[in-house]
Amino acid sequence: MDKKLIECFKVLGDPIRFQIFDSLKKKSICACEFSEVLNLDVSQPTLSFHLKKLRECGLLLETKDGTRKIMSINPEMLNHIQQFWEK
Amino acid sequence: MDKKLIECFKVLGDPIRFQIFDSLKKKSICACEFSEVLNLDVSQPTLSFHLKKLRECGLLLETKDGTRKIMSINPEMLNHIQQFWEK
DNA sequence: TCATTATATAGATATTTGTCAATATTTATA
DNA sequence: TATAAATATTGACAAATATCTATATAATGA
Repeated sequence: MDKKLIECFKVLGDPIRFQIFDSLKKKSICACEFSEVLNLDVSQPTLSFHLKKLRECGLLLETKDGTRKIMSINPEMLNHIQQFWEK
Repeated sequence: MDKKLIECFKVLGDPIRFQIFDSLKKKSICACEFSEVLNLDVSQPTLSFHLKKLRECGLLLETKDGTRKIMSINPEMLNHIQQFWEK
């Protein structure tokens, strides 16, 4: 029973987190941009909460750039999930 | 924003439901067998609750066989999810 | 050093979820 | 028709979750 995989699905089962993850498939962006780019109607702490979940389950990575945090998809976890769904 | 897909991930984000789904990738079985086959420590109503979730989100199909219900993976939804994860 | 910007944390709270026991429903068969 | 077997529904409840406001922390630049 793959606990990490299950946790990833749980995390992606939220509309806000799904949108964040999905948008990052195209290009990595700063945490401060999600709200505007995705038209998310949530407070800054709520967004921070969701990004934390995405990081903690291993779906996202972050790199610092001054006060900013650039979020990106973790290729290892992506690969792991892709393997699960492969035919 | 793919609501059906998000719902599927939410549903798979539970250990019991994940195990049920994962086991069905090998072979379809009757609802009454899951508890024993997967060593699930849940009551019959709880199992019924989880199977309902799996059906409602479109991940599973069911066919009747007398009083029994044979559960199987919905190939259409599987395909849809696989496309989402394809490289 | 002080103000600004980006992010995180704490505490409160309403909603959702997973679980059970009890009961109902459905289908087959003696 | 009566019983048994498989599944579903209801109602209750504890735990988890998502959200907010208020506040804190971290990093930059004037």
